[in-house]
Amino acid sequence: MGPDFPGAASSPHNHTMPAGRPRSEAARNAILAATRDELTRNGYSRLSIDRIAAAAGVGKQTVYRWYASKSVLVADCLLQGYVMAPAVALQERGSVQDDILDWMQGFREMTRNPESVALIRAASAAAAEDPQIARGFQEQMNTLAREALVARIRAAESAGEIRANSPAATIAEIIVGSIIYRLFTHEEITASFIEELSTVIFRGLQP
Amino acid sequence: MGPDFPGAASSPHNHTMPAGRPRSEAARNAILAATRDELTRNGYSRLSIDRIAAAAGVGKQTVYRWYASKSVLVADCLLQGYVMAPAVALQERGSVQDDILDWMQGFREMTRNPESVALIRAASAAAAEDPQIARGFQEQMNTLAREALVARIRAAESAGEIRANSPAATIAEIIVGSIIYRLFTHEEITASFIEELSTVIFRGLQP
Amino acid sequence: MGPDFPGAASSPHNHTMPAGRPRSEAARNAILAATRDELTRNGYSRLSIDRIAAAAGVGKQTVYRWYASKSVLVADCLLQGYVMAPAVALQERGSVQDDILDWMQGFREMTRNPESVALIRAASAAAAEDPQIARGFQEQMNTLAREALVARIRAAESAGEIRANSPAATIAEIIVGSIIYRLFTHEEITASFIEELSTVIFRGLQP
Amino acid sequence: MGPDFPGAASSPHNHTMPAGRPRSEAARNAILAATRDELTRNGYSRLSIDRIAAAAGVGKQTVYRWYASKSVLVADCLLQGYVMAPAVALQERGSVQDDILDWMQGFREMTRNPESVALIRAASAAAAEDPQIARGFQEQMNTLAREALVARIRAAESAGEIRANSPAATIAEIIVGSIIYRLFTHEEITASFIEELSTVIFRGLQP
DNA sequence: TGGTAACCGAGACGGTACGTCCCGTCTTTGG
DNA sequence: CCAAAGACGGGACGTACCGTCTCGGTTACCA
Repeated sequence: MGPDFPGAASSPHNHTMPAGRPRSEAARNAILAATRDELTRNGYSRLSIDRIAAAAGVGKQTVYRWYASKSVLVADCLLQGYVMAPAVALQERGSVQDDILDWMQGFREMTRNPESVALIRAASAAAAEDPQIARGFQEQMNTLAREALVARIRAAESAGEIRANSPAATIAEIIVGSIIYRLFTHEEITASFIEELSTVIFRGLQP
Repeated sequence: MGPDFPGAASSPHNHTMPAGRPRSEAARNAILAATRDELTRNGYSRLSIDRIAAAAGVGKQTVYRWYASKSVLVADCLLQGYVMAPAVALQERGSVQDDILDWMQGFREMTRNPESVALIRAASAAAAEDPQIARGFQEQMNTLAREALVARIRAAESAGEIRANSPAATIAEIIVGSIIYRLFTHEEITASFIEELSTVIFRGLQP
Repeated sequence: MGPDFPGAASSPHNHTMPAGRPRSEAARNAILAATRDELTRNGYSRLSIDRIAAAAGVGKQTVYRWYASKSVLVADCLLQGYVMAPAVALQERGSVQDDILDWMQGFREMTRNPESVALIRAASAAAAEDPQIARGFQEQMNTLAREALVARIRAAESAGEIRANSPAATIAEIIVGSIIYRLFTHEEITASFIEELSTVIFRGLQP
Repeated sequence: MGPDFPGAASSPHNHTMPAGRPRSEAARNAILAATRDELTRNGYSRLSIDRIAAAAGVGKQTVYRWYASKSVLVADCLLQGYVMAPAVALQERGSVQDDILDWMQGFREMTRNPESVALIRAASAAAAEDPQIARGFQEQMNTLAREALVARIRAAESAGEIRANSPAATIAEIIVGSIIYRLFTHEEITASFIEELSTVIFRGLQP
């Protein structure tokens, strides 16, 4: 998932540094940033390693040294938070429903920025085409949204706000999935949509 | 969305036929079938017009005569039902919840076939990358699933099975979106997932 | 030695033209001219197909369509006379020795042009490295010089100017070889050198 | 022509040795040997410093410390006798013509070994492409052959065996040049060729 | 019935991008 | 301070496709 040689990055106390010039973390960051820009501009299917390397001011071989393929590059781009990073925080201010509606509205605000939308769509397309990227996508989604949603639902459960034994994880996935589905089908996330989504989830359909 | 010159195809009694040899409908069908096979095998980002033409036994120019770009080719492939065609019918046999759960289980059965899954994932990726394809994807989804789901929900409403003024279209989208999201994140559609999805939608979270 | 598909070029009465767009003879000529220029400027070892294609205003694939490798490209460049073309004619004006000395002096004049020298040196280096190129080099040398030298020697033989049963072919090779050797060892072809060469060949060393 | 810092190599009693670890003469020798092997295997145009360094068990920087460029490396390789070393000695046993014919036959024997031929061809190509290498090539040729040939011719002159005031240097060059030309045009050095060469030089063409 | 017009397959065209190899330089650890 | 190791920015390799074009040949219509 990560780069080919994550040792230097992930092992903070590595005392047996390998011989030779160490990998340039700066180059890697430039690559990731350039990849994000390329994804924003051209989407996953038109991603060009040549352009990424040029934009990053880096030799092509350096890209391939870090990342064996387009997939792991995009996946690491997701994991490092270069994509979908500035997601919305879930605040505890009122009822569960209000808090989650707030969060959705925050997400909706974010989609006013066309670049963010393009980036999420590109990441979605990449995830659909490659399991490795999909894992990175999921991990990022968990970090940014699902964990918070699950925690809030569990808290509401404890507070007796909602039914006990609610399938919190599934509910979080339904919320995230429905919204992402809207994005990648190029439909706007309307205010009424998120209200109805919230209503359905909290009241259900029973009479 | 459709081919560049759909006249011959859609108007069987067109009396103002243009001069010259008419386009070969057989060539078009071969192109669409080859496109489906390519999507299944390689996904959207590795789709090759050269390979499609070769597999269809057709000159490359013939592909471009019908379809100005990869996008409209894939979009027409969706619209003509070459992708996601053998979807499940929604039967009215019991309660709304049972019927919809049945439909979901039917969809789940379909995902046992890896080729179908690959095809839906490729179509998802294509839709995420291109608005035109997204429209074709949506149209196909409406035809195959959402219209039936909406109709069933409305019927249940009339029968008093469920609450009046239910947002049927949004509910249908939540169902379809949640399931497609599972597919393109490369997660299995488990039995428990569809049960919980069904439960949430029909009972909601309220205590 | 020649291009990969010389059929169209060499068969003047070919009535069974292959399907598809015919090869562009103009492209081939542009490639050969660009190759000559590259050889002049950079020599054989720094020959770049990228640069040749760019200079010829041609896609790289077109170069490879005509020529499977650098070797056959350079060999064809030699055979088509793009290299070493404007060599000197051997005139019959006086004695054999005078005529051949005249020819050598003409060759020497040609080597006043640094581009011609660079080109011959590049062709020599290429021939030394590749048997296929060597054959083209030899063929060109035969056409441009050795045949004429051999003919002049044979004529002198008939005229009783020189000894009968002289090894004309070997003598021609000694003349050409000694001069080319001077070129590729980056030594100037001096007037005294060609005079001495001529003297040795015609008078020998015997007292 | 030689290495960048020949002091350590050529001055065994260098009293102003620079500070720090002295350069490894063993490394230099390994580099030269590896260069010879590379030249034999791949020729001049496919010479790779990376491969040379790896084969010599030496860092790339060490190669560049000794040799600023491919040219001076190959030139030093020639000067140190790593290329064309096992050339034939010229023995004084009979007449000049017999001795020189013997020498030629010895050279011809050497060309039965394909590796020797490949090496000479590679050195020729290198010389043709680079004046610095050409100088090394000439120097080596002088050492190995031309000086001996010139000396033998001068001796014959003194002995009245051949005409006085013969251009010994030019004759030596004709002999060496004609033979090397045969090599780099990938033609075999036949017995009849060297006999005819010898005959022409000693008897000339006059009737 | 013989043009004429648009199609057909085939495949070459000028290009862009691929992933690899090598260049000559730089930057580490370690002798 | 040298040596090995090996990453660096850069350039070229030979291949795969792109979308366009140009062939010979086919199949309709319309005059």
